[in-house]
Amino acid sequence: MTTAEPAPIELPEEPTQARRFGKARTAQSAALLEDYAELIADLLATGGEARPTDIARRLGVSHATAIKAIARLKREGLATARPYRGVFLTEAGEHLAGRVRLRHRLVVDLLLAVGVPREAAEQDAEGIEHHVSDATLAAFSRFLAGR
Amino acid sequence: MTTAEPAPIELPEEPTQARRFGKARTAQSAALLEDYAELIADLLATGGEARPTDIARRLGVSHATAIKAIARLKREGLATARPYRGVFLTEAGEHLAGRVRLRHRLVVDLLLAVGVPREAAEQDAEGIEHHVSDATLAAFSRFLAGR
DNA sequence: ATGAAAATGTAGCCTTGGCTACACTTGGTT
DNA sequence: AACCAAGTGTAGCCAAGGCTACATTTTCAT
Repeated sequence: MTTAEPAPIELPEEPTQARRFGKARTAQSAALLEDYAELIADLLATGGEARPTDIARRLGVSHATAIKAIARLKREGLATARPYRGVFLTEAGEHLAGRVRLRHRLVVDLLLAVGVPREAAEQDAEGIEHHVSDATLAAFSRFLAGR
Repeated sequence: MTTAEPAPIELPEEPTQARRFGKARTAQSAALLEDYAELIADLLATGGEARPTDIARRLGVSHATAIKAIARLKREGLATARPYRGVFLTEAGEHLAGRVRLRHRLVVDLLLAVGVPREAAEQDAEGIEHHVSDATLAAFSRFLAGR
């Protein structure tokens, strides 16, 4: 048994399907941060300030939950906040929010374009957008442009 | 202050946006069960049996995680399983799997139809499908039929 | 200026969905 | 028949994202 090993190496072979599911799971983890970033940007742009309570109300969660999420945003370098002083986005946070907003618009527009009623489009986009890859987004954009 | 109350009742007014986010969050909880049900149906149909290890491998999680999820499926009345004996779907489970499979196909087809490359379509559909409402699904179906 | 209401923050608990480590069946070879 | 590998199951841990309850700080009207 020196050289004649049948080499049962069975290379890693992460099944494609497993990779897909794994990615979908990961995407879901980023989703929350994206929602918060987008909302904060929106509040900052329109109302001038983003307070935990407003964020919580808009998202339909308790203020405690919102504060925890904000802490996570800070940990990830997406936002800054001083006690009792409102939340702000860092450069990175702004960037993220911008991309998210664009993506959201594109998803809604595509849904509308294929005939989804407005209400459903707005509703479903909220969940769908977090799973749309760049390639898909590009395709959406192309489709909307050329018709 | 008997009749002249200015009625500051401020009816619940759950903000639309909050409702949307809430729904997206809830959908996510059902997603896992859907994936498992679909996969189990697939394994049962093709291989003849659905073992926890196979399920785990296909989903890219540890077998322990799969077993926990199977326990949840049982709790929800979607599957049955006796120790060391493989997993089976109940009537309800079959039903769910069927709907999920149909929806999955429809989502992939729509993505392809608007020009998303196959690989991205398969990938993104895995995440998107769980957030597609019936209304949207119907629209997809209509769109695919009439073109 | 002060006192109450609103906003904020903290603590502790729950469930989900992951994981690793360890124990126990099963079943196929030898 | 007995052994061992593969498959199963159990226990215990972790982080995320919810919640409620309680404490603290701001703010704003009087």
